[in-house]
Amino acid sequence: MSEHILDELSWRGLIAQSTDIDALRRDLDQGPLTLYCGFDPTAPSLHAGNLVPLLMLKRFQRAGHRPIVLAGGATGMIGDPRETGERTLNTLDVVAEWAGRIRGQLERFVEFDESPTGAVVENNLNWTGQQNVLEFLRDVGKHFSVNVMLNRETVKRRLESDGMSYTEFSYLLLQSQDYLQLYRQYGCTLQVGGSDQWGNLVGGVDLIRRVEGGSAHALTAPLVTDAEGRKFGKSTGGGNLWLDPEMTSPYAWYQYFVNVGDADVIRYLRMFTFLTREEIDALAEDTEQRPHLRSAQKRLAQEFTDLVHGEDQTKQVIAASQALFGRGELAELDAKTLDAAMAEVPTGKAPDESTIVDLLLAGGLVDSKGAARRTVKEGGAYVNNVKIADEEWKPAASDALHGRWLVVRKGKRNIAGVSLGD
RNA sequence: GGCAGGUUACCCAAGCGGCCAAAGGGAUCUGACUGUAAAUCAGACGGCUCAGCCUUCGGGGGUUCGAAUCCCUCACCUGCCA
Repeated sequence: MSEHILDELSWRGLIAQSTDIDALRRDLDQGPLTLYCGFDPTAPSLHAGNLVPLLMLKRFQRAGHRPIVLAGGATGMIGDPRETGERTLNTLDVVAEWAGRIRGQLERFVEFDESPTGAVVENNLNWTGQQNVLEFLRDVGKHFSVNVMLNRETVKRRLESDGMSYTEFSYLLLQSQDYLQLYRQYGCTLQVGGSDQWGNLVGGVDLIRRVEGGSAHALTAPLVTDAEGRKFGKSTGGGNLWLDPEMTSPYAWYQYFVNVGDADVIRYLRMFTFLTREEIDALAEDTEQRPHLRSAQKRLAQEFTDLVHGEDQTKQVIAASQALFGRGELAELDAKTLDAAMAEVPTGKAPDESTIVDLLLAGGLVDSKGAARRTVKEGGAYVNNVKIADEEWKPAASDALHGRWLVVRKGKRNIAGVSLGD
């Protein structure tokens, strides 16, 4: 007999807040329950942080419940208030395009079939797009107390700093209405989300009670941060780790997770993989006894890349990583392995007669020649694993591995392939 | 509509006529130590044909030998008042 879904979520560290956990447990035990989570199109792709609630839906589905993934085509046009700063509104076209892309990504994480637990995909624009204002204000707005809304943490903070538009202030009503709509249409009685969504989730729970006299649940996952307290999924460059392989390559994705700190890796394994308790405990043990092997990091990166980019991609990315970070000589790699590795890392072309400075720039490892010179000066520039200390250094034709590639590296782990000739 | 305050590099934030490519912090990058980890220490951090030069301090226009700093104007933001 498998573990109760709530107990599993709990040991994985995925439960932050819930309305009434005992009532929820009872309802879950009654049979398939329908739950949902919404994702706003604030960018052309989901990012790593979105995976927490998304995987939560998947876990519930595996436990015999029906997930609804909701693309926020309507809410994305309004913007959930952030801690600081009003959002810039995107055009309708842009939001629609992003919503479409995100919907496509969401679909990959849940199973669709005709069974009672088959997933549903929705877009809140379907019921909000044609709604008229008076109807909205009377049917939805009337149930919200401004007094209560003003007491929300985010709103208070914004009022103390740079203020907030009516547009963002009303976001809560839209999301609450979504929950009500899904409650009516699908009998959805659980909404999940990140802990920053708590207020929005509870708004919906209240609305359902007031309008329908129904009882619905809210459950949030903690905001995932690393040991430093930084938000999860920010890549080392400061930007987001995107699910879209065009925006964050599978190689970069894999590398990010291989580099996760010891202090975080076990927690991440619990949160982001489907590995069992035993498997994770074994990896924790390994990390403690033999940290230099980084087996937990490697497993995390593998599972994570698998989940997002599929097995084939993962194999290629691992092979490339081994080739580039392995102990062996780059020059000894056969042409096929090298080509495969180069297919995973950023690449560029540089004219013949290029100096090391040009190569760093061509490989996209630096933003300017000045930065490239600095790198050389600081002793962080390598070609084919050989440190280059002279800014004027130029590669010889024989340096091109298999007549083609220069493996240019900045620092320990930023690698690019550069080919010569125009 | 009126009055007051604000808009500085990736972010926060000093500067208030020359010594300003612009303090400080954060983020980031590199080096040392390591384990493609963390912590720590050191350095870097607008661009370039780099001991010099060029372009920046919301936009435009002025004053001045000289402006991020003064004046005018436009835009946007915040607050108070109507």
